[in-house]
Amino acid sequence: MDDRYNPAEIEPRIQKSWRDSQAFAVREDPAREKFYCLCMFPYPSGRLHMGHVRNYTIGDVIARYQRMLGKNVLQPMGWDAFGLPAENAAIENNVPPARWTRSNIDYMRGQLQRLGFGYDWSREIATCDPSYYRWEQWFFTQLYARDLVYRKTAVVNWDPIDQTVLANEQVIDGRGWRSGALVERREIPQWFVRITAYADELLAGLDQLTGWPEAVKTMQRNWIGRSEGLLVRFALADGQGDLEIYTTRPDTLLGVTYMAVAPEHPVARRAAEHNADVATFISSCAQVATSEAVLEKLEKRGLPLGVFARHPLTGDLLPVWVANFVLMSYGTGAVMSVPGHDQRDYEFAKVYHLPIRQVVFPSDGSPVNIDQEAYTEKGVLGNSGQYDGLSFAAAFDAIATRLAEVGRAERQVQYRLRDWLVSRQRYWGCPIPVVYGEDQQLVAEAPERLPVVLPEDVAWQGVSSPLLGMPEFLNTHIPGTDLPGRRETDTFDTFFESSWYYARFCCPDSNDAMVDARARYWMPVDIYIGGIEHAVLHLLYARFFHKLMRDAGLAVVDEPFTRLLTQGMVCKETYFREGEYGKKTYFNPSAVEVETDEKGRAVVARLATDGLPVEIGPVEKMSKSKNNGIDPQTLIERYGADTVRLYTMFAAPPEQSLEWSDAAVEGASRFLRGLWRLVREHTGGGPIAPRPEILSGDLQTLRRRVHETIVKVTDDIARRYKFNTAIAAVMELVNALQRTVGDDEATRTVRQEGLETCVLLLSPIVPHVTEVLWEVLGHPAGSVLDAGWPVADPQALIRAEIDLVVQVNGKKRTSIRVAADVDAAAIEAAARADPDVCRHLEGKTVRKVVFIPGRLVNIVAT
RNA sequence: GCCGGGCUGGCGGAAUUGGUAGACGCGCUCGACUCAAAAUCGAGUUUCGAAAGAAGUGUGGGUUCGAGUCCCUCGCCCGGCACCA
Repeated sequence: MDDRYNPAEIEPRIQKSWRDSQAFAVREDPAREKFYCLCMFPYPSGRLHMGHVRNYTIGDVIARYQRMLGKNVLQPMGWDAFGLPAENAAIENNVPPARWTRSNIDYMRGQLQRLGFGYDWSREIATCDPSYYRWEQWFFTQLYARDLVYRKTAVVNWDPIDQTVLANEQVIDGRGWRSGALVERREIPQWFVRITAYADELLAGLDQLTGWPEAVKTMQRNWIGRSEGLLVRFALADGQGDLEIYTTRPDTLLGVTYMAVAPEHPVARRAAEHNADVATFISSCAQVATSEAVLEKLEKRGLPLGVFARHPLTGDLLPVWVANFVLMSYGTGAVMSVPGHDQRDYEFAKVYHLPIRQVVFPSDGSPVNIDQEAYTEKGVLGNSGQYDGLSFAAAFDAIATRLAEVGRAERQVQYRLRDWLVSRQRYWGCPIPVVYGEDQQLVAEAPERLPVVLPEDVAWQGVSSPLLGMPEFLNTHIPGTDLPGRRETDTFDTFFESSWYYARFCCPDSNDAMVDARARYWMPVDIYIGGIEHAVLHLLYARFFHKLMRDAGLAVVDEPFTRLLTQGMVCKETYFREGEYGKKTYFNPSAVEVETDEKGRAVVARLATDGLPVEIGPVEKMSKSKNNGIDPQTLIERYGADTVRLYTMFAAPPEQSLEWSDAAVEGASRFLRGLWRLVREHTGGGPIAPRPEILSGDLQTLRRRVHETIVKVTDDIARRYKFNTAIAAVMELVNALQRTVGDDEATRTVRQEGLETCVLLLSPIVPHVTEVLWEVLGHPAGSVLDAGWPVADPQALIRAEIDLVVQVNGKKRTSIRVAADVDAAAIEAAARADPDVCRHLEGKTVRKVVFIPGRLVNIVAT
């Protein structure tokens, strides 16, 4: 054994031994319990970032722990390889997206191996490989046959200069990021998958997901947004049919004072034909990006259309307005406005001096003032004629019944969830397997003609998809005929690939089926680990896709992910200088030196190159724009993978954000060096005898701590997923072992037991150094992986005495040591006899004594 | 704007079921070893106070013998909002 801990020598050697023995390759074995541990696969952006390191370390710790429990553990890795950054690289550096992506994959695979993650690399998947995406093309044709996909127009962000569709992130302050042109909203035909057909099941399924965080389930429930309401038709006074709206508050119907429609609504368009002001207003609304966050923050504006709708109960004429805050993509694209009881309608009515009518009053009769804001609570009706005095539920029923009688409304369950728009006007994605005939007739590809292979050897001209200029791709014939056809050039949303990769990992080499029988053994995923930012979109699409596969006979369980662990972001402080016009230039933390005062407070930060001060900014998520990323590669080279893994797990619990500190990494390294030294000094003393029967009090206490640590760490890893406190507990045990001096047989034997325990408990977290230390402690090389998780000895956990806190009036005054089995009366007597307690009770009368077994005694006195 | 989450020493965090606030680590201060430095080891480190003690978990209030934890109020920060992945 080397005198000094040398990760640069140990880690490559251990990693090679894992590769040579294929230590992490797994096969189905019905005789053994399986465990499928999955981390969200990365987009191959070029290099791993700290978020990846954190995500994959969490997964690896869980996988290795489960393996030590004796389970057959599947932990695969792959690449979410299609996406926008590859196209940007192609445009900027003139390198084909396929080549850029594959070289990134090669580099990042090497980084993952250098971190020692126990993946079954024989199952590696890249979603840009035709052997992968052919199956989602096949599945799409199945969905098409089952009428679960359809084509319909939808609004996109359009860059009028680059003549291309922009992603929301490519729209900055309403302008295209490359061209700087004001973006326009434009409607084009798109492909949709009917996720709304599964809305109820997706909602109900959340109740079964007991292993998911409540926050994620709540977000998905709200996203699906099931509501029960009325679909009401207001007759248009110009005889041009009905204006249809949806409301969940029919009780407020008598408070409607106007109607509002989206700028894209047919009623608004019709009005624009003979009203230039309306036409101008509508086109000004179209010069705004499509994202909901942008639309909702707009100043609320509108214009009367000169059209009137008839109130279905009173017959009153209500003015119809066009308003920029009504979304065409939500509901019917029109709303009934009740300014008395809806805050948005209220604000709009105030601006345009529209009447405000109160028709709901607090049910307890308390007064309410709608001079300042709308009253949005449910209550009892007033100013509503025959409906006065009815509660919300009664009014809902009465009004719904009445409107149904006159043919003006039906009850309807509605969802906020919209169908999934899966087509993208981009090159670097999976081609949608559809052919258009000369008359625009539409035919799905035949299975025997799949995959439709995306040409990879492409040249970029401008910014639009190179497929548009490739006749060899475009020109084909209609499946099963000799008729000429033209291929669809849209590709799938990359969420399409990431919605089923977990199933493909079970059988990545299957040539005959999308998913084969092996998936029955491995699915569902036992724990899925990834960023909280995927709480809704990816995780909802994946649940949906899994149900589609189930209904196609490709899965037997209802939900793909039994447990979900959502990790927080990795953050770092920012440093910048402000230039002219407040423009900030950010400096990487590695280029900045921070001076502190005598208490360690940061006083000033200076740029290393010029020695001049820089501003210290807030702690934010590591990002390119803030230039506050720390490259994991540098740290791995300097400290080794085990130190980086240990620090990452120690700095914060997985679900919280983690603030990166290079100095604290040094501390993690110090701990491993100390452990190494302790084992070396211990094993230098010769062989160990079997455990002696009689131990001194101190050694008994030490041994109890060893076994208490097993209990604590097991609970932290298995139940709580709190690796930081698990590590802290092992650190405390190591400190205790370090303080235990002596070379007698009893001491050495307990210390051996303690060190073996530390090595086993740490081995999922720092697998390289523990493998070496396990061998040094007298075990066969390479055996720590399957050494078995330690089990606490119940005998060793028994305590003869316990410490109790004594409080007077809720404040701690002292603590007393008592026998573990002593009764409450004796404890109270002991507490009241304590001089510190007596002093605080002087001149007071004891009113009550609260006794919490095993914890404390609180004497209440006045 | 809507939905979800967070806020505890100089810093990261701990306190698991309403029961000792600050475990563990970083940083810092002092000391040992050294010609010196690194490494290592020892002591200390929430604030105020000589001490006794008092105050203290973003703000203000409430419930309780007892609140970081439960309830209400306000503030700030972060994630998502359907074409970033």
